[in-house]
Amino acid sequence: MPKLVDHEERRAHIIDALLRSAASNGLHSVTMRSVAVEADVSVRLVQYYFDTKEKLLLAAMTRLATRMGERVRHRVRATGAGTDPRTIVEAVLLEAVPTDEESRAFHLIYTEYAVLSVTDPALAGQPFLAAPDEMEAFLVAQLTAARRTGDADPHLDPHQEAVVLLAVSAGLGLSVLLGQRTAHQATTVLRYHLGRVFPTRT
Amino acid sequence: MPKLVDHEERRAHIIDALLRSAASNGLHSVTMRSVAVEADVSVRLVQYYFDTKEKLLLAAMTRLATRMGERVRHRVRATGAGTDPRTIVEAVLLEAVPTDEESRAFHLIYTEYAVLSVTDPALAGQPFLAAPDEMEAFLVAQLTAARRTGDADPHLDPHQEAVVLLAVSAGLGLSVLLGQRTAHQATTVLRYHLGRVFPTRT
DNA sequence: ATTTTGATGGTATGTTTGTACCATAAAAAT
DNA sequence: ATTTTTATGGTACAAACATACCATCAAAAT
Repeated sequence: MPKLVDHEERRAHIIDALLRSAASNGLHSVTMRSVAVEADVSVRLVQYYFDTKEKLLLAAMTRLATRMGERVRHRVRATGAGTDPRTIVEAVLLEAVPTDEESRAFHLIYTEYAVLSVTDPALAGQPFLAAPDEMEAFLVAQLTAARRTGDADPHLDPHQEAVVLLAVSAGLGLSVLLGQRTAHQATTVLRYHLGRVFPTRT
Repeated sequence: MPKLVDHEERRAHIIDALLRSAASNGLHSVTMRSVAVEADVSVRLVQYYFDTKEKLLLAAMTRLATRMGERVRHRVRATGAGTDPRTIVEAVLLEAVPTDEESRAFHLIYTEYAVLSVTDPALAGQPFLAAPDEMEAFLVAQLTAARRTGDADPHLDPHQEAVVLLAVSAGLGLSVLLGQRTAHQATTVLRYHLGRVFPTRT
């Protein structure tokens, strides 16, 4: 048989093509043909590696969820070890605010998937449940630590506050995607709010 | 000619059918046929009153935006005149949290439209820009008033805080739609956050 | 009474989409 | 050397869709 190809690499190549295709015209306009063209392969090959469109969409969604985790972890690492909680929390939450074109495309598709998964039974469930829970636990830990050291307002409830932070982050990110605010405005507002959660000691 | 029908009524009837159809299977699954069936009219009639699918979708979106305004205004009125700012603000923001099935369907379609309008040039622009700006101005006014009377923390910036409130509201509403939280949890968190914006005087 | 016009039904058509089917070259396994 | 696999291309096909077209009936206008 020919070349004996690396399946995972091929699949990744095709999924990336799907994501590019979705980025420019929306997830709803993704078709077997558009993916094939973007990946520069025949439609038959897309079938060969993913069988059905449903499976292809699901694989892309899984990849997206994985990438989201990597992005957040990358932000955390980039702040360096032993950074104060406020800086870490800020870094994590700012991930939801799309700045450059790349991050805008990423978050747009992610959001389209999230909304689609509400009505599409084939996409229902899995990967959107784990990530937020992890994030929440992480934020609770950071807030609890900050409260102990006096960096955070002792009156705040770490758990409730973590949920608020996630909501603010998601809400601001969405508003930027919808063109209601600029990334800069969203960033400023998020920083303002963090200023109230982590007050400057007097 | 026959009956000489009220066009606006017919259009409203068909749009409602579209919204019901979108509620059960998602906006992406809405088709001329599905709308016609749901409205119990022929496909030809849907064409007759809306010409093209694009115009139909646009009309439904406009109606949705209008209804959103009505919903919020209704909430404000329901609290009665001369209510304290915190109660009014709470009422307005809780509108974004879907509780019953009706409100869930409404917000789901609204969100689907919002996301779709990012990539679909036919839907781009108009009705999603006015509403948030109005809301923002309203919240700023309420916060400013509350700060003057001492009901709200004097340190807060009314404008930034208004944006935070909108983001929290939208973020929580979205998380409920996605099934990450229950409406009850979202309500509790929103109330908690309002408790920090409007502290109980000591 | 006749002509126009508004409301509606049915059907045809061209396009797009997902998927199934047939074919083949080439490397591996025997 | 022959026989399997494996990767790939091309094409065919049925379904669904939006829309255009043709037809009709009845009320209004004349």
